[in-house]
Formats: sequence, structure tokens, C-alpha cells
Amino acid sequence: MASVSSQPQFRYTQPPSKVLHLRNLPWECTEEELIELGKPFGKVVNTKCNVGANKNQAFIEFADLNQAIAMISYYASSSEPAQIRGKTVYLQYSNRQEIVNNKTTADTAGNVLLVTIEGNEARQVSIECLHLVRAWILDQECWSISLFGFNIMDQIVWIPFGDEFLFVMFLWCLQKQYCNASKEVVPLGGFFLHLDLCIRLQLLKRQLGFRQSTLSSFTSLCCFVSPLQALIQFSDTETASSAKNALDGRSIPRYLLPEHIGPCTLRITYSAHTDLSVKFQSHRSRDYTNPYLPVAPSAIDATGQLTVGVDGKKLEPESNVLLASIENMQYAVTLDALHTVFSAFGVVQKIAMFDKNGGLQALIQYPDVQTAVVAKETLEGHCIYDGGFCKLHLSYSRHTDLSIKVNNDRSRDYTIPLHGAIQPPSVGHQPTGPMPGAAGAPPYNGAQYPGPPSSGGWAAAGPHQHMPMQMPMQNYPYMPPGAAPPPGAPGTMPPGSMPPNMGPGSMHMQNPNGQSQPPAIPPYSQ
DNA sequence: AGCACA
Repeated sequence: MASVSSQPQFRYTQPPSKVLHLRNLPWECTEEELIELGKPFGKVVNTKCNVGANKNQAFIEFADLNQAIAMISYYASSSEPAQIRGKTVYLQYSNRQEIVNNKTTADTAGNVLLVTIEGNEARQVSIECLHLVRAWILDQECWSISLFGFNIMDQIVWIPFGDEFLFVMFLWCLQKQYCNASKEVVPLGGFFLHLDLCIRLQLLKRQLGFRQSTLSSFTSLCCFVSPLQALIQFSDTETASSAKNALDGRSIPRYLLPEHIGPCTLRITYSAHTDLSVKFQSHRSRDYTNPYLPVAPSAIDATGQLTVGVDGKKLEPESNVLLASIENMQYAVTLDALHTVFSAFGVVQKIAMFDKNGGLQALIQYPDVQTAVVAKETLEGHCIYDGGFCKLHLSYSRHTDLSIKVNNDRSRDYTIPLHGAIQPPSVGHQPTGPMPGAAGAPPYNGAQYPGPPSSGGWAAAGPHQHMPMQMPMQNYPYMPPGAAPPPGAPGTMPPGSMPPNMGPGSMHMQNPNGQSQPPAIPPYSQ
């Protein structure tokens, strides 16, 4: 038998508290608005806004209990309800006696970061991509990582609509996307949203607190996209701090994202956690310190193969050595080119190239499996050159340590210090590799980028579209989108091409117009 | 419109 007191949160009256609970607030109500509302009744000493699943609740804490009582009493008898931005706000005593602002505790530095990834397709950002972001900036060991976007069903309401159900994302209105007329199909988070105008009106009304008059003036409407969040644990607070400083507010570089994913912005705060307990390796969680962690049942397919990653790709036994085969090799692929490409993910120890079945293959050795995994996940299927040329196919080798007998233009042991004077001939003949910014290459200067050869069978007929693969900028600080890369920065693009964060699908290096025009010859002799 | 996550 349920008594009234068994559900204290629904009691008609609450015992007085100097903390008031506010609900039905307009979306993104600010602290200033809360203080403004409470000010007539006393001193507001603390607030907490954007509380609850809908982010439309808040707390106000007064210096004195009597001030809170004054506010409640006033609005209990007033004919005018409490309002913020013209929206009625409901007040009651909180069932707590003070605001616990974990925001302040979250401001204290820790070794675990809470990363919010905002963007229309943020939910499709893979754990590998986040790991890449780490590798890209920090080159430091990330101990464990746990992605937990919300349970997607929590974020979706199903609405009967004609013969089908529509599902509409709501809550967490961190990102607004303006859509056109009603009933269009909007690709969103891997789903297609069929949005009906009136449904969206209701959602808008509920979520944004707009009045009908405001709504009717809309010519386009919003749909909401929930962000992805991740907890990322670092070995120590200093590492976490440097990651936070480097990444907070930045966008994930264009080339670290699959082509179909739009811009994704990182918002980073400290988490109160100190140690994430990652129980499974899955597409949502990974403990990089423990490769033998059990794999989540959801990540194992019917054949018993491990599938890790949202794309459901099967995992071969991982190795620190990758086997690369190159398809559609219109250009000669040099050792240096491979070194540049694969160095983006970590130290490349050794490379061995060889011909097999009439095609070129190469073994690339990293010091550790994790780096190889990231490189494979990122580069698989991507082309070294614009236009679909020199497409990489990667698998794990059974090798763990390549035995390089001689350093030449087909094999190299980079762990052996190279004296500049006795570099292999191929290096000396290539002042600029196919990808600017190659490790060991002279600093790249965009103005000196060698254009297509003025003569030769492959000379480009149209605008020069040859685009070297953009390289993750591993060894210099991240720049905000749109900023000019420093001279000599890896990833610097030839004049006329797009900056790293703006380019469409830069990893694929396809011609923007889709034509497969004759490519320019890579600017090196063979 | 109903009490604070990560």
C-alpha cells in the first residue's frame, strides 16, 4: 500500500528549503535570468540551470530560508505567475537544502575528461576517431575511453503517422538544424527522420518554450540532434589538462572524420571520475591498457568473429605490423610516401615494400598494436591521391618484427639513425614528396608547392585538382578551424585547395566535381 | 510541469 510519504517528490507541499526547484523553464535559461527572478525576495547565492533530461529545470538557492519562503508565498497568492521570457515558471521548495554544484567540482582538474561532441552527425563519430583525436594532438597514451551516447531509444519518440511511425529525436537541444518545409526526410544520426510540421511545432513549443506567435513566424523549423558524450581517462591530471586545453571548443579535423559526417565540435570539462571501469571492449568502450578485456556480446557476430566498430567490420587478429596493398596505382608509391602517410598515426619503425601478384604491397611496422589499429581503421579504403588513385587496403600482418636487411628505396628501418649524408638516393632526388610535410622533408612552403609539370602526358587539362592527402597534424598545436596553418605544417594544402577543416571528404581525395580527370604527375622523379 | 549523471 502506497502512502503519500512513500513518494516525497510528488507531495503537494514540501518542507521549506532555501533552495527552490523551478520547472517549465524556457530552453537554455540563464543564470542571470534566475537571479533576476529571485532578486526581489532576497539574495540569490547560487543557481543551477539546465537541469533534468529536458534541460528545462533549475534551482535557486537563497542566502536565507525566509527569502525562499517569501518568494514561494508571493507567487502562491499572486495572480501573475512567475515568468521568464514570458513563460510561466513553476516554483516549489526543493527537497534538498543546498545546491550541490558539481560544476565547481567538475572545474577541478582530474585525469578524466567529459567530452561532448556536438554536431549533426556526432553520434556517428566512432571511438576510433576519438582515439585519433588523441593521437593527433597529444601523442600521449590514453588509458581508457568510454563512449556512452545516450541510449538512442531514450532520445527518440515514436509517433504514429499515416501507415508508418515517425521517430523524432528530442531532448538535449544542444544543436539546432534548420530544415525546410514539412515532411521532408532529413538524414540524421544514421536514421531518416520524417518530420511533420505540427509535430515539430509541438516539440518546439515544448523544448524551446516559444509561444505560438513566435512559432508561427517561423518559415523554417528546427530539429534537434543529441550530442555524443565520452569519458576519456588519461594517465594523469597533467595529460588530461593539456588535452582539455588543446581540444576544448575545437572541431574534430575534417580528415579524421568519415566523409558523411559533418562538423563536430568538442566541449570538454573535467569529470569527477578518476578511474573508468571499462568492462568490455566494444564500439562504445575501450580500455587501451587492457587488450584482453572481454568483448561485449553485442560486438560478436554469428560466426563468432569479433566485430568492433559501428561499421561492423570484422576484426582480424590485431598486429603492430600492417600489410598494405595498393590498388589503382596510377602513380608510383614510394617508401617516403608510405612513411608520410603512416607516420600520421605514430612512429613508423620499419617499412618493407615488395611486389605481389603484379601489385605493390608493403609491410608497415609500428611499435604497438594500438597505433596500427588506428592507422588501419582510418586509412582502410582511402586513397593516397585525389581521384581514387593508389587506394590503400590494409590488413594485419602476422609479423611482429620486420627484419630489414638493407635500407634502400624498397625497405627501411627507421629505428636506425640515418645520417643525412648517406640517405638513400630516392630521398635526395625528392625535395618534396607527394605529400608535403613528410617527416624528414624540408619544411613545406605553400608558395613553393611544385605544380603539375608543364609538359607530359598526364598534364591536367582542367583546374589543378591534384590534392595530396592531408596528414593529421601530429607534432604541432591544433589550430582553430579557418586559421592558416603554420608554414611547413603537415596537412598544408596547395594554393587553391581547402583548409584542413573545410575540405569535403578530404580523406577520400575525390575530385569535388566527381570527374576523373587525368591527374597531375606527382612532383617527383622516378 | 515534478528534483541535480555521465
